[in-house]
Amino acid sequence: MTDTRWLDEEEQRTWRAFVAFSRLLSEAMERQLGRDEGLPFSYYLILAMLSEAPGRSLTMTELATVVRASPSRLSHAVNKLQANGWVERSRHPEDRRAIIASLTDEGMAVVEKAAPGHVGEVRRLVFDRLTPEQLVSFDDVLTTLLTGLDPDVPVCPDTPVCPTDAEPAVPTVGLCPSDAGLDDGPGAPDCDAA
Amino acid sequence: MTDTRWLDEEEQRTWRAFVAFSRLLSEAMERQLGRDEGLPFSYYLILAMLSEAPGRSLTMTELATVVRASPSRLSHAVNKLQANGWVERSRHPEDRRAIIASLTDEGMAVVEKAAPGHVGEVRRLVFDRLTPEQLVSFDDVLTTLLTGLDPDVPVCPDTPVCPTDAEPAVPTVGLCPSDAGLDDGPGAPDCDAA
DNA sequence: CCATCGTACTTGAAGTTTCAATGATTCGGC
DNA sequence: GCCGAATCATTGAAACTTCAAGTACGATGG
Repeated sequence: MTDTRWLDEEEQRTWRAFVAFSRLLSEAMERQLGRDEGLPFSYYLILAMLSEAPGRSLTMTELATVVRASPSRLSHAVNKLQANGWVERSRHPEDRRAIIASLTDEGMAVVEKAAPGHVGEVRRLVFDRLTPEQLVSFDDVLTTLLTGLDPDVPVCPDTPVCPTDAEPAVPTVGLCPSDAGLDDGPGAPDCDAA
Repeated sequence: MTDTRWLDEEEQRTWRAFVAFSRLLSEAMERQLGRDEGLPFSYYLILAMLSEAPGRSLTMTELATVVRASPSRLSHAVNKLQANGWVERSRHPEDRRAIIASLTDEGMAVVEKAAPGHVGEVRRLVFDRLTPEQLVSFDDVLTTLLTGLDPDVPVCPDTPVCPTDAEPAVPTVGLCPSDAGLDDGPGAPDCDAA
């Protein structure tokens, strides 16, 4: 146990850069959503994932999987979202253990309002700063590391971004502010308003 | 505001891969430290940064900066670490507003015991999986993105890893299990033991 | 000198996440 | 049909973080 292979200088620099970047970026996303929409990122993620699901609905277990939350954490979070009128619960018709969480129209309006600012921040802090070559390298490295970490992840099932309107080629999604008959919501972005 | 530039397919895939990887990795680090040492990562980081500081001591403000914690968060955390006997507080001789946090011998022993496993996990999950070319690309991308996010960060002041014994070329550090007269500590890895 | 402002740090309350325990339902085998 | 095991979900308490004051000290300017 005493033969630890410590990190060399470059590895250490890279590692510290990753930790710093990862942290600063997630804080930046949190700040942006908090400031502009009064939403924590984890709540936005839940709403966004529901908005992309068929029928805007998923079982609690499915939802927990896509947002990578523990069942307990999801349950607590959905309690709050439900209290805000953004999510509803209903029984699963075939498996009465399961509960289906569905995005309400109000919840959909919240996502649609929040998405552009969120995407803008991602673009500003990440993609606008990378050359096409860097983007390719970055994707390559992430794919390598991700498959090592969790072979179940098909390099896709995760975050809250929105595809182009002109690209129906993308499989999962149904989020974009284009494909929903939104009648300007009640505009209550405060997450804790009872 | 309706002219949002959504992410294209590749950008979206890369972004979701990053979010997934970042999350899975930090959870993996948290699990490893929790399982093997009974320490949350944020506490380990505090101890590790103190262990690298001159005199194993920093003011609370300095410490908060290097671990990127709010003053409040740090104060609460140091309360716990102090209760465990791993950190001590003392007054700053020249500025009596300031408080100096110092790593005790017991705290040093905890870091020295935890470091190898932590480094091993970093190596196993990250560096052992990248080719030298990928490592260079990764470092390049991270440096680019990091300077964009926070120009104050000199690509270094962050995480808890340890340099090689054979490399006194590294500036900051003083952590490695080699350079401290460790007389096997009381071996109490449980973080909440009073 | 002393009033004022800014810095260093702490505290208690509120919010979020984790942990362990529990209820309800389905599935597999006998 | 029924029992045990596994799955789906919730709950309350504990742990951690954040937020809003609040205390103490140092620095600035009249």
